[in-house]
Amino acid sequence: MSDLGSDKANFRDVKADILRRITDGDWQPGALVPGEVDLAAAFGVARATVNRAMRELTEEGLLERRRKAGTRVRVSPLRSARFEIPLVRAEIEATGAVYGYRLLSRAVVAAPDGMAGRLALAHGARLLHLTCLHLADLVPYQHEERWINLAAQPAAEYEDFAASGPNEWLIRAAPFSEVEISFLAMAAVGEAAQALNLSEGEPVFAVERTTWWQGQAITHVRLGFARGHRMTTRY
Amino acid sequence: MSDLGSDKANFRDVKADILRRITDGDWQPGALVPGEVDLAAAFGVARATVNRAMRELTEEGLLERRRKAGTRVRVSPLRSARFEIPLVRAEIEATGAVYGYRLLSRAVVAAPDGMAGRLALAHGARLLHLTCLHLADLVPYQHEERWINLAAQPAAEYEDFAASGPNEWLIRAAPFSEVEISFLAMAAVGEAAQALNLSEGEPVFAVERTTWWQGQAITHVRLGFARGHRMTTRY
DNA sequence: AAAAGGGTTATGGTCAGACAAATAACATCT
DNA sequence: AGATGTTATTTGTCTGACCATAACCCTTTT
Repeated sequence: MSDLGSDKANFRDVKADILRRITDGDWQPGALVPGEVDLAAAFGVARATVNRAMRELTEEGLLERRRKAGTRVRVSPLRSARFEIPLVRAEIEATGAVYGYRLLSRAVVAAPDGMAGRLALAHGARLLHLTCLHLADLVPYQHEERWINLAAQPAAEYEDFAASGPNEWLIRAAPFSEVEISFLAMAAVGEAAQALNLSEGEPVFAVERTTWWQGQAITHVRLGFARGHRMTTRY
Repeated sequence: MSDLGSDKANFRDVKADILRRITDGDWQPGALVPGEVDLAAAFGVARATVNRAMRELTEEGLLERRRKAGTRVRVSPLRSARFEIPLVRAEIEATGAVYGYRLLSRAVVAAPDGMAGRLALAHGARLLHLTCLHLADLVPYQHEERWINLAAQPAAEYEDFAASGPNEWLIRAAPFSEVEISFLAMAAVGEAAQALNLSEGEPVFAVERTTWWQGQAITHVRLGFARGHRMTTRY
């Protein structure tokens, strides 16, 4: 109905056309859009094709669908942002810089209260505590403070992590089934501030990540970035 | 081959089973996984079903697929985190708190240099500059500093934004085709610091969002959150 | 008037078959 | 050896038919 000029519409064409009608305002927010069968007929494609187009648009937050009730344009397009979280090494090398790594500290400790709670561990469980620094062309890029649950990853105790970071080791050694990621702002303090050449109290953009495997906490990490770092996505 | 006990495998079962084999280490990172036809036969489903399962796992960053080369487990599982970015009002009301809104300032200004560059506007273009505050149960929750391109949204000049925020107005008035979202940490300064009850220089977690419609910048906003705010996702 | 029940209908999902597109692997030619 | 062409294999996508499931809505019952 809209692009008869071309050969044959595929699900991408259908998707683009529906999207256009929404952004153009043909289909107002909250409005009911035609059913799959009607659209399939209009575009000259199978219903499954329209279904895929609409399903993806729903995942992207533009449509709302309910059986029998039909499909409507979301009143306030649910904006969801997707951020890729690469390995630091890959992130740095992607910019053309040379990746550098330094281990700052390494110790086996009893879980401090806060950490025991966060990881749902018994009070005083043994953790491997590491801090290290990732550099881009010799400039500090990211400070990493990591806690590894030795009950879950006993082999970590015999790794020295002198040459490469615990993240790279864990990726090979530890599968995980559940992840929690947080973005936050914090004040630079102590070793982390010093490592990143920041003054005490200066704002730091940080990412925290905790991973579990089948209910058991594996590791918790806090990554503090250098001054001015942003996490950006565009679509 | 794995769950003959149940009735019939659907794409969710297939997906879960493949995921299990990856997290269990049956299929190591980098390993080639069986082709769609084999898996379809093994699970007793159609190839389209296996295809959907594997396609979704690929989107989620766990698999890598190439025609003729086959499907393999990603070497470093590309971790992508998805964050929902709701309307402040919805976010606050979802917690059971009462939403409050206060307009702090409103002025039509010539675009300052930084903003003109960021929005790709002519030097000195007219912008509507607003600052406002969103409260949860009368407690400051989020400070908003917004710039609206009056060339793109002339009607904004005649809105007073005294009773409700510009975000809610823009959602109704302005469609957009492109968005850029950044997360960052910044130091609290001036009005924003005061509004959020923060001392000067204290770290603030902030989100910046710029939206365009067909290449023309519509609006840019910086949202600064109250102390300790985190953006969290889990999966 | 409220509650219970059933028909209708839109989306959710599966299936088998078909063809298209990409490309790794092999064969051939210079 | 190196460039070029061919083939086979794997994923990508579409089709049309079918059943499943949720839920709106109207009818019947209490």
